Amino acid sequence: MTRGEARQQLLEAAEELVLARGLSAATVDEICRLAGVTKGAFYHHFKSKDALALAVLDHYYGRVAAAFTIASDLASPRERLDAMLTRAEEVAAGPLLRRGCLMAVFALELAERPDDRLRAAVAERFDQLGFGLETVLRQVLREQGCAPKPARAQASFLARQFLVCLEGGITLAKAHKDPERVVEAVRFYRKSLAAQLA
Amino acid sequence: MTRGEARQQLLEAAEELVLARGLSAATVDEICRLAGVTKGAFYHHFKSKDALALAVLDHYYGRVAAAFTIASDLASPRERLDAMLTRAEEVAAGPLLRRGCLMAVFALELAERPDDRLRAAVAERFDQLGFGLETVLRQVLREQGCAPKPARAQASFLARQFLVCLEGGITLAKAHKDPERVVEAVRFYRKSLAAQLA
DNA sequence: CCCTGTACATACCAAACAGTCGGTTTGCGA
DNA sequence: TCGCAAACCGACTGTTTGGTATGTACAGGG
Repeated sequence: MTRGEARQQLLEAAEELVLARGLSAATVDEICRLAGVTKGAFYHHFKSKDALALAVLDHYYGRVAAAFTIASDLASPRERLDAMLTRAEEVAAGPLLRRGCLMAVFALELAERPDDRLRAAVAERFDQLGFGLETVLRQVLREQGCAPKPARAQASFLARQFLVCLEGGITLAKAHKDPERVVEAVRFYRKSLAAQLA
Repeated sequence: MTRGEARQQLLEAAEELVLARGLSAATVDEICRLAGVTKGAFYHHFKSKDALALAVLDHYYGRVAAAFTIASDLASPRERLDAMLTRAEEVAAGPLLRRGCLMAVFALELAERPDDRLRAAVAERFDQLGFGLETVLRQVLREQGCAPKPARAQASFLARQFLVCLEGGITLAKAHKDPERVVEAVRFYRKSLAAQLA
């Protein structure tokens, strides 16, 4: 443990423990122990446990958003959509989501706090996560014209349902200790999308 | 507060607090306070906080399962399937799921406990909840024959995806404080099912 | 009317909790 | 080489935690 990396260690330890037990069950002492750092270091870098939680949310979201991002140099919207869904399946099968989704944990645990800044931050991240897909979906829907609904609303709706399937899959994967459920859920979304776009 | 109803009061208080803050943040003292009862009553009826959690799970699941159940005297499998999905939309819009899903809270919070009896109980309830739908789906798939996959596996897959959409919808509803997301998710599932059955 | 078990209440405990504070180490510019 | 701020340490505090020990009110059978 060299000087200067305590903050990073704390973020990683906190992420792991929050995913394993939830936010309120992940104690400051335990986070410090896992990070190999003392309480002094903790409260030097974060003014409270809530501040740490917000930082962990950023840290986690950054990696998830990066994992879902694809190179944007593909010609047609349909190709981009296809690439995004393929990537999504890979992410679902990969190690990043195997322990669950930190945003989901926060969402369920912080739903009715008096101060809901953390909850609002989570909601914002969810929106951001769906925005890339929504954009591509809008282009695809516009391209094929003949929309029963306006493309804008329909794209927004379908993008939200991707997050629904992803988070639902993660929840059931955790309940059953079966990470394959996430992949299954993403594949279901892909099929549904194909059917509803055709 | 008359004698004999402390247990029921404790179950209801615990359900409310767990849905609001999660299991570990819902303290025994607070549960007792909300139930209008003392610690003595708590530990008279439940030998530990975990025992209460299991009882709350039963209490909650019973009501959810009842809400999703339909009269089974409808003639054709397709009619039954349709009735189930209509009912599902009603439940999604109703008060029962407005505060979230207790099973999802448990699943995320108890995922990596050394003793995973509670987690296993949650997984079992999820399976039970999907079983009714799975049965009807199998009949519908058999009826229309010409399956690309065996009807058994396909019905099981599609029934799981209902729970995926339901729980995913609930998670995002909590994150955004927008109960309508649950209804949206169930409607998405219904459309997807219609597309993939046709 | 008394006796007994169930249904609670009250006071308490050790451990764990988030957060604090005075002190020590260390990198680094002057 | 010195000075100083940032990084980090670890003992401490007041409160809260799940759980217990002991007592009491009361319904119902004899």
